Amino acid sequence: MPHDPDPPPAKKFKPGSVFFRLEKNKPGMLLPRKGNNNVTTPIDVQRKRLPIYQAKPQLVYQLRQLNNAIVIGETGSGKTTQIPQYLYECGTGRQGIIAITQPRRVAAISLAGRVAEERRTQLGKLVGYTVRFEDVTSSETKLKFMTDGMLLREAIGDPLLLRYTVVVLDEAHERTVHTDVLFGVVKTAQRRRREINKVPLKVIVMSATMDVDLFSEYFNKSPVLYLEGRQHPIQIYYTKQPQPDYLQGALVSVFQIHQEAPPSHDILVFMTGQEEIEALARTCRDIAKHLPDGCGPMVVIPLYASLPPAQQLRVFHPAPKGHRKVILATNIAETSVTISGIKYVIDTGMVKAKRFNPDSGLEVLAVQRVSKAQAWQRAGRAGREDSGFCYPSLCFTKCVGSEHVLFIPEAVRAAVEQLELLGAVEKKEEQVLLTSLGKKMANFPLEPRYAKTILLSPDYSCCEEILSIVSLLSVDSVLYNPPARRDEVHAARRKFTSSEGDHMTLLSIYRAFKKVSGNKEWCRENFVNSRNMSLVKEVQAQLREICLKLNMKLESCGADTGKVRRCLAHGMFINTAELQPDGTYLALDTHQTVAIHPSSVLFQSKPAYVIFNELLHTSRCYMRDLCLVDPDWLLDTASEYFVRKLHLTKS
DNA sequence: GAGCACTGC
Repeated sequence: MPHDPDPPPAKKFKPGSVFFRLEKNKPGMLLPRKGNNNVTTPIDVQRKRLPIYQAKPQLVYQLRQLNNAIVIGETGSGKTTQIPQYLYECGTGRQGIIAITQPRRVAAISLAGRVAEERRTQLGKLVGYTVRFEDVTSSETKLKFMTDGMLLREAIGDPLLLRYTVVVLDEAHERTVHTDVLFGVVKTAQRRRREINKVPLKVIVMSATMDVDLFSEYFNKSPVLYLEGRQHPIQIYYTKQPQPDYLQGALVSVFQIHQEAPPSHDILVFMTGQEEIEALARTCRDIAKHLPDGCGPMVVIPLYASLPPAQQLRVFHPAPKGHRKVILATNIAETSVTISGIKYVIDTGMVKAKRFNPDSGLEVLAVQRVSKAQAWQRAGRAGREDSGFCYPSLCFTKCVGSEHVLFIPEAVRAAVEQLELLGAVEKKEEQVLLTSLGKKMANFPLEPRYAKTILLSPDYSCCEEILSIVSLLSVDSVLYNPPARRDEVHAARRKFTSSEGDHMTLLSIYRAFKKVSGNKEWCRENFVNSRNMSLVKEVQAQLREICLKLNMKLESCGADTGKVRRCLAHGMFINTAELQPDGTYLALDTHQTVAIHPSSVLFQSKPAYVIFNELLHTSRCYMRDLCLVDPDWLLDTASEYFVRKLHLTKS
């Protein structure tokens, strides 16, 4: 699957168009654009042809002076690859490292590769990258591309970020909890370093959209530098009223365009999920069969993550001559997959996403409105090679204004509460402080409860097993479940199924996998995803390294799997569910009624107490990945908590 | 007897 190494596209801001939002009195400047790029030209010529090159002297002059700057640049302006190099070339920040953060791993890796190529150096020397479970840097590295989560992790150990002289926060419009927290971290580090006379920290925020007032405000009203890129203009057609039925709206738009536009103009429709996409695909194909003369045929292609790769590739094949290609996609087409030739984007304005529900304290998977940044991102998928059109079902103003949400207070409070329960933090005079256990936990690039469970495992002489289980749960599923071969899958899996639950079943599959040394044929016969399984081995090796560094005892409990379950119960006690007289389960922490997910090996049985990995709120609230536990273990390890919870249950 | 948007540490 080709990935888009470029930052997300921005829009061509035409004066007078709906996208134009450059106020006259706003601080900032418009930097010139010029040039054309061609992959066959030498790399330094390519660099000089980038639009940003024309602005280099001004840009360098500004960036050298400023402690904070906001850079707005469109896709193809070259800001992400060039600005770090310009800073390096002019000697800014030579005392330390220039960090460039990205929201996605692939972006960090491919950008580092590109910049290393431009500097004619081997990746990992002057230019490197750091993402989870992969660190391609050395003592020579001065330009470091990394995921924002990775920088955040480093900030735990070094809040002043002293290794760095410049931090470039790229893709700032793609707001996540990570980027939001990073904003606070770099601002504090900058101020603290000034106060104690350390080397100053330069912070550059880069964004593809013009909604940067908040960024500028947050960083002491820092100047905004505008770069022009090569994006083609996109015309936005608003509906007069927001469509109440977004699917109906999308359907009408598809056929309206189909009747009016030349057949070579492809359409991309953004929708929320598999079921919805397949249903609309059927409807479109039906209607297309009964169109009046003069209306050409259409090819409807679904695109979502769980489609097999071969079917995903269909979106790249050109439609037969005279046919219009209509792609119905999830947000996979926003950033992960770039399709050329899209002239029209129809945006339902909706997305399926995890949302924090403050009432239950849980994350719920639900259909919701897209953020403004997301709507812009979607519109930008039209007009990548030529001018394009976008038909949003919702006015942009109706989108969720992500710019107002710097932190989600409830989510932060819930997270702190969890950390408190795990003993990772304690509150002292209104302050939340990391305990020594919390500091140990921070060594692991894992969710806190997994880190805690690993740290507990030597007490149960089962560190090896816990490392295996945590690794298995940290990668994409190692189980391959083709629906068409359900009976075969069931038969093959039966020999590994453990009555103790899903964790133990996964462990026995992993043990069998190691026994045959990862034999591919064995994987195929047993419906095991060999790539993900190999990844489990790598992850486990890295986690083992961290354990050794912490002087932990790496023992195996062999066949005594009760020890493993005790350890899991101790580490994951917050996720306990209790069987009720009516046959349902009650999640003890949140007092929610929950059920065993049908994919669990415990689906047919009704154990009195289980711990679970996650809750999935769909038609019901399901527990996934369960482990059978003994209530006495729970009372032993967190008695105060359980006495309180069980008391609440009974009353 | 159900179903899985996408990232990230």
